Amino acid sequence: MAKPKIDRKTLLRNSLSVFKTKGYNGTSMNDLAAANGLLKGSIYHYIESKEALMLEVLNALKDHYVNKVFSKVYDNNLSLLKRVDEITFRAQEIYTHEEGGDFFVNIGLETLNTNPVFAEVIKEFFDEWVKALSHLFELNNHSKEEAKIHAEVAVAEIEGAVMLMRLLKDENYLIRTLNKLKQNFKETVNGY
Amino acid sequence: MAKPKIDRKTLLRNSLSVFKTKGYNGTSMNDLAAANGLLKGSIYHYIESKEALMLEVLNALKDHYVNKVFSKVYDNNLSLLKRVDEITFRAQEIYTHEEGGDFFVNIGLETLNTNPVFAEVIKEFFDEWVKALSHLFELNNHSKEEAKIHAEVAVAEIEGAVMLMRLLKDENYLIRTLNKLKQNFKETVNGY
Amino acid sequence: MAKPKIDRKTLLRNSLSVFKTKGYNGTSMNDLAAANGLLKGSIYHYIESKEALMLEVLNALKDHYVNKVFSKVYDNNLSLLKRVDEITFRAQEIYTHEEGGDFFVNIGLETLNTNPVFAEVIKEFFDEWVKALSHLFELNNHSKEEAKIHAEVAVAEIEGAVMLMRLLKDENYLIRTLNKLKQNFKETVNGY
Amino acid sequence: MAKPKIDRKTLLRNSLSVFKTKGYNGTSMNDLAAANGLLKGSIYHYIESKEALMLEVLNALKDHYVNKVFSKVYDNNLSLLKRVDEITFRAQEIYTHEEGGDFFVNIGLETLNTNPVFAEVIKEFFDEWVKALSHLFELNNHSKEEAKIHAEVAVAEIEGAVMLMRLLKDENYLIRTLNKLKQNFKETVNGY
DNA sequence: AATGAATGAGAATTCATTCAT
DNA sequence: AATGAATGAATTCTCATTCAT
Repeated sequence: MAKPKIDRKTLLRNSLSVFKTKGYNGTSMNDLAAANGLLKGSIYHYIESKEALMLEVLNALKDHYVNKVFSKVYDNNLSLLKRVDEITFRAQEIYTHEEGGDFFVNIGLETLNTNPVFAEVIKEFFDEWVKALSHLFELNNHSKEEAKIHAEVAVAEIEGAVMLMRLLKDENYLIRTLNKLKQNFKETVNGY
Repeated sequence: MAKPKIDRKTLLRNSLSVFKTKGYNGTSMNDLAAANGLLKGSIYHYIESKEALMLEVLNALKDHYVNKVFSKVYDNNLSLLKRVDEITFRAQEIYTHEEGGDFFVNIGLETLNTNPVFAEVIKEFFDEWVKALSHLFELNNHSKEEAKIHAEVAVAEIEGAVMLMRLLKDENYLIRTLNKLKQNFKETVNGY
Repeated sequence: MAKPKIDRKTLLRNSLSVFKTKGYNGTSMNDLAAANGLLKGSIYHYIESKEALMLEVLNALKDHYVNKVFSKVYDNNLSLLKRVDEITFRAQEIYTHEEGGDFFVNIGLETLNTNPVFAEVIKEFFDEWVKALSHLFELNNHSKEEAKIHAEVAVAEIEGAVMLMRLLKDENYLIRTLNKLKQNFKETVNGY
Repeated sequence: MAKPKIDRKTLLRNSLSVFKTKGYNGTSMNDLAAANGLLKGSIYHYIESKEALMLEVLNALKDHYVNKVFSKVYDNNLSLLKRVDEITFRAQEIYTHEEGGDFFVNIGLETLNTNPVFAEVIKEFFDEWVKALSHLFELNNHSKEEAKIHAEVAVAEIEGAVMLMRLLKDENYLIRTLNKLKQNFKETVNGY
């Protein structure tokens, strides 16, 4: 039955890695095939088109964040501070260690005008992130409205920091921003 | 002989406009020629290559910001608040009205891994911006070190806001961030 | 082991149907496999190559015409007019109801220069048709030579009519031609 | 100004020649470029796509027939027989000498189901031909209705003959048919 | 300076066929 | 027999750059 050379997960991970480094337009089907140990034509057994692959990569990554990272926020077994730690730790880990910075932002900016197909998933990712942070702020005695604004500001700050970290090759941008976010919560909590 | 169809400034402005909409990889030499009322081959009378053109566009834009926008900060004829207003007003105007969001960020993210040539100018742009904001914070009774950090944070916040504004098509991100920055100064100043 | 999913006859009928609609070059092995409820690789258990399949389809179709249609002409239990009716009725039925017009002509024209392999069967089909009509004309008091010419003319007329019927989407071409052929015989017969 | 390697007319003639031999699907852009002394990419300076090229070839050929061949029929300086001779002579010459038989029919049959774009020009060609022959039959004392039917029949006969001539490699099919057409007119005319 | 044709590498994608399971 | 992944050549088309006019 000719078993596949790679399982879907690996395919998506490898493809993500290439897209991260070269961007959407900068990545060729050859690059993607090679990154998966395949020859040019073979990758079409796994995907329908470059666009479809990117879409699947984005969706898988979004799902990963939603289920593995943002979800921590709703785990009532954890203290508020622990939840904040979790979400900021994961963020820092991901952004610092993986090349490519924030994938959603990079791809979003590159393709917004020319491939609007990707916009929806990207929006969903940010919506989930804002929702998660909102939840934390609500737990921290903010009204729903305040919480949402705080969350949006926090996400913008983190994304801005990630970008400048990449562009200026200075990790302090991100570290500082995440610390500030954590501090935010600590102060209130300790205020009791 | 035969005088040029377009002057350098117009060439750069037109090219910037195309690059903004389509990105670096997404823009073809044909697009650029057409945007300048030229036919394919003719644009090579003005530039050496696509890369050289982008580099010049980036430099010109950086110079524009340095000389026309960031410079306001050092104008001692203006009050501190006026200077803050100037720099935030220009930012808002540029980011909100011109399509393409922040050009330096977009191009930087798209080309960082594949065309490192552009990284330097982009870094210079951000350095100048940070320097300008630093100066404002110093005027506002912050130490040199504190001022620099405040400035870096502010720039990151603005850039993050611009990005999310574009991706999520919600101008509030930027408006809120700029207001916050202005508020920062007003409070201190009025505190006297 | 494992009995075939489809019998040969069905395989050929299904394949004919695809070839009729898409032509030889326009039909992919995938199309053929799918039309037979098989997956890509499986069709090679039945056939050696696309070319071999087409050849078999052509041969089967030719045999069908020879044995089921043209053969009526030699059936002495039928009156001359009945035989004419049979052969023209079958022609009209086939050409009018099945999409794709005349398969032998279509494939012949498409592949004559690039795949001369098919030319022989196609020629055999037309020879048999001409032979059948010749026989009818001989029965109708024509010399062998005259009969052959009449038959060739009739076949050319029918084929021309079928083609124009398809290209111009006007069934009258064929109806008219077949009526004329029938009339030919009726007049002579009634002339007695 | 870099003058073109080939003028439009030559381009179309060369391309027609390739399309005639290999059909539409069987002809590659490489074939077309090579036939015009160009390299792969260069042919796109002349045409937009393979489809557009075929369309232009068909239109040019149709115009040629309309203006140079069918038009003889309306030339009142010529006798009726002369006009018949002209139109049959041209037909025979074209069909016999140029490989590929009747281009409109071949391309029409090959692409009818998959590229309906070509159907319109092909229909126009046949309409013009029928119109021309109709005119001759009208001059030969047939009513408008009769003339049209005679013309349609004649075109079908000629096309059928051309096809069988090609498929069976026997020029007699066409010669016979054209002679019959001419005879048609001679008899009536001499009948006076 | 302007043109626009030529170039040739490279893009995404399709396809007939092979082969391990 | 059936599968369906792998292959690699071929297909249409794009593109940055060069160059003769």
